[in-house]
Amino acid sequence: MARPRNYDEGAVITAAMNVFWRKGYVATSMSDLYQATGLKPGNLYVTFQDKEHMFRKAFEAYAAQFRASLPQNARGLEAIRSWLDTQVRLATEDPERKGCLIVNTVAERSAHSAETQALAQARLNEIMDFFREALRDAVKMREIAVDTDIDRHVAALTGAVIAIMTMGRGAAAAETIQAIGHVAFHSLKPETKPVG
Amino acid sequence: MARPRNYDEGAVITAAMNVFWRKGYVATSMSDLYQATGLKPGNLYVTFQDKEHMFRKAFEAYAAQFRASLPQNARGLEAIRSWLDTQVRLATEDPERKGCLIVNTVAERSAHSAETQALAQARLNEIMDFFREALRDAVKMREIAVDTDIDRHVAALTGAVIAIMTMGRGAAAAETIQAIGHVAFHSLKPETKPVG
DNA sequence: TTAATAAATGATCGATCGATCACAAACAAG
DNA sequence: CTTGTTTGTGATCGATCGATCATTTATTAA
Repeated sequence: MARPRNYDEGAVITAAMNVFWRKGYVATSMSDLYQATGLKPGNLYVTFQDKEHMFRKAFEAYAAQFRASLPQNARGLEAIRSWLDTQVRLATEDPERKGCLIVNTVAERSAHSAETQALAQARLNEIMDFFREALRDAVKMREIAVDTDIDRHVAALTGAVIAIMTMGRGAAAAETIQAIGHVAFHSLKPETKPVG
Repeated sequence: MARPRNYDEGAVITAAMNVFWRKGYVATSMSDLYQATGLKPGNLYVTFQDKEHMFRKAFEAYAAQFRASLPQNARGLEAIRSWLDTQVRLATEDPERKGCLIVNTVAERSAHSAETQALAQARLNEIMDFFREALRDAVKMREIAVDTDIDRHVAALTGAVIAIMTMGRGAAAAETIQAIGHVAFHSLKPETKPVG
């Protein structure tokens, strides 16, 4: 019983996400968001409250698409290799060099907002969960040694993704970024003494 | 033949450096810099031109102290292990969790200033040079295999430092950060077939 | 048609941004 | 001392920041 909305909220959030992704939180002005979303001040504020809430919506949307990039069908080492490869390609093939919104947010916002820091860390923990599960599968599948220190390699693989994305935002050579993915994967030693 | 300066330029730059390091470039206001340096607007501008130039001075100062943290007496693997350890301690023991100004700058400023991006990349290249030289020494000293892909490991080690510093800025557990350093170092395989 | 309700618009708010400038203060040279 | 030159100070600049609000427009229910 009122005037219906004339815009798609998902599209608005995606547009905002891309701006925050490229420019960062502080450097993104409300004017940038008006232009990117097509919404006017009053309209945007009544829907999303303020800049901070707008960012969180955008961040959640990014996290969702990031989560969706995790391999669905692969298990063990193949899942790890596949996803690392995806991240390397994202980092090296984006002409805008936006990097990763999660990593960018850790770098930019941790010192300013404990809540945003926690939000970003939660997403990093999801990445670590993915690697942990894949490594456990890899042990079960006898792809890697049973005495592999899983926690350590979870940290190392997550670190590799962070580095890949940070370098993808900077001016690093594609070969350098690819090398990080390559070494990270091959730091997982294959099982050498098959049991049974 | 004029009034002498009443402040130490080095101290002013160090003060500015710490603010930029903690808050980032955009989130640091000139007011922050007035308070941190003790200088007043006119005085600061006549000495450092503007915010951008002030940042570059601060960045150079950081790069200098960063360069000084490179091990002087160690060679080969020991130099690598020693410096990785230094970086891990810096990242885990700083209560302000400032991370690394170079890495922070890559993440924040790359998309906004090609010049600053180049400035930061130049510093990353110095890190890579350090690792490259250390790895070459390690080969000469028969610490690692002669067929070690040096470029790849240079990238991986530099990536580890980036990840260590990014996680040091975020909310990561100390053990996670330490693990990255540990795995990065042990991805260097010792020479197994001594020649001669 | 009319009344009620919510969305869309753009002018406008106070605060703060980076930056400038006129002026007072402190030294060296004469 | 006086003069010349640079430093130090704080008021102030226009621009832009994030945010608000009165008004107009579009729709449904009665």
